[in-house]
Amino acid sequence: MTLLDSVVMQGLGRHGALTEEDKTLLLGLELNPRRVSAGEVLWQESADVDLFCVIKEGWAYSYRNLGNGSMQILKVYLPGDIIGMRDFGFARRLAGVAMINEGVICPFTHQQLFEIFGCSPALAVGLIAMTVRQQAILTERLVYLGRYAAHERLAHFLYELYLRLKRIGAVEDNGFFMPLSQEQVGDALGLSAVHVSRTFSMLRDEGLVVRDRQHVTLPDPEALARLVEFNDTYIDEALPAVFQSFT
Amino acid sequence: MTLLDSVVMQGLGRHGALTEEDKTLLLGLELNPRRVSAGEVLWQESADVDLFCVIKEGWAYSYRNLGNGSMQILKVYLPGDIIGMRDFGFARRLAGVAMINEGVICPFTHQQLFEIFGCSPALAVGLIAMTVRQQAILTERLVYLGRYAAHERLAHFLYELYLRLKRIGAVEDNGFFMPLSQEQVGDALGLSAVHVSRTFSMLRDEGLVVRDRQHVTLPDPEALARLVEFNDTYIDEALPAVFQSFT
DNA sequence: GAGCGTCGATAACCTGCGTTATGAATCTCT
DNA sequence: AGAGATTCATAACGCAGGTTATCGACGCTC
Repeated sequence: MTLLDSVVMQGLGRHGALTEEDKTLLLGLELNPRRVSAGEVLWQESADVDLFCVIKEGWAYSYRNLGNGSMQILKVYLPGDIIGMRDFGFARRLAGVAMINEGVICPFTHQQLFEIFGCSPALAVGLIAMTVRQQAILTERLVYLGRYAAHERLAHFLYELYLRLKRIGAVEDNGFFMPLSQEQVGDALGLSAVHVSRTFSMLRDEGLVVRDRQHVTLPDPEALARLVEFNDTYIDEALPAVFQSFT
Repeated sequence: MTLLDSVVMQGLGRHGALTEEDKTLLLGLELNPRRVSAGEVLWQESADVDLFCVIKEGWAYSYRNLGNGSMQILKVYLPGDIIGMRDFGFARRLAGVAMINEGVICPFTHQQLFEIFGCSPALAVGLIAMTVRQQAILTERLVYLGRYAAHERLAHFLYELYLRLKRIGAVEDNGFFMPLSQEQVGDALGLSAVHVSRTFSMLRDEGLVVRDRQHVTLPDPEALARLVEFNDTYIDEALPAVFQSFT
């Protein structure tokens, strides 16, 4: 899973917007792969912002540790995602990032990012669009935290993962690998681990979600989508036409 | 309140990063002021993304109307803020925007934005930083929705407004004008209007917040900040050093 | 394969917040 | 200035979800 395979860049590629030079620049972000272990912290909250990363393998999450002892997971990152763009424009990290399972990441610097911005308007637009898209996912989570009940939050969370994993070819027979513990799911959804367990049981009893250890299957994804009224424009939609004249 | 007075741009100006041409470009975003009335919807969810806006006067909010009949307010915009950047990179609006009270807005187009990106790296960085900053505010709200109780959410919300208003000179004697109804505050914080009322009473009884109709006073802002462990780096922090060599 | 730590299921209990309702105060329109 | 519409405060009641606790099932390591 390289950045070139990622969704936004594929979109740009389809429109013929990417030159060979663009592709070279993009691959330049992935020259320094590093193997990381499960649970490894890539950076802490408030650390200096020096690097960004492409995830090649494994899952990660960004998080905030709170004064009251709890943790809020902000976002789960999958292979092909860029980590750290949230902090672009800040001197210090607004959130920590840790690996969920083991994987491979490719760090790159501010300088590389600036170089891309300077050399390739098409890539600049692509990177910005990618960042905005990640924010859209965050916004969707905010809506769910604010206004939906536990079973809707969990259903939405699983369905979102399902869609994102499907795009990168990580779904088989409506099932996928899901390395998060229920405690971590709770930290992402603003629920206690106990209630996540209860809610999983509920969804199982309704035939919407089957879970076996770290493997989740959605027997009827469409039924789940209906339950959460999933709005998938923010995940799948192409760049608007106006960008094509620009790039 | 013009964009030039806004915080990020002031930051850039202080570093001497803005040329006269930059300033002209920036003022070009504010050539078409339009008076808007209280409650006026600037655009609906799913509408085509054609315009962005600078708010010159008045408050606005972005929101999502949900299937279950409730509404989630995503963000409150104050004078000097840019509205709509959230949708940059999408063909359709991810959220509606409406005015809270009457005011003046200055719409501008994609084309103007592209022109700025093309002509002035300094402004491009400033705009991106501004967008990222708005997203940081959203993230902070997400954390509070997920992991804090009603009184903490409200205290945080008020203190954030206090800081943002102070920066634009709209705070006097620790008090400020706050045109949101309790129902709207509830929609922002994921609470019912009734509970917002209860919580206001609670904060009043503790001497932390005085409210008289649309006027809010924080007798002891520092005490409030301590209550919410307010992390203000995301509001006030300057651009990191690496940007200064770039711009 | 014994021992230990993590993870998840389920139960019992409690509370913060939603819901509904009522009345008072304030705003708006004519 | 009167009528209707908003907005807000407060109370009564119920429930979703937090908390604590217990137990079984899997993973580790030696």
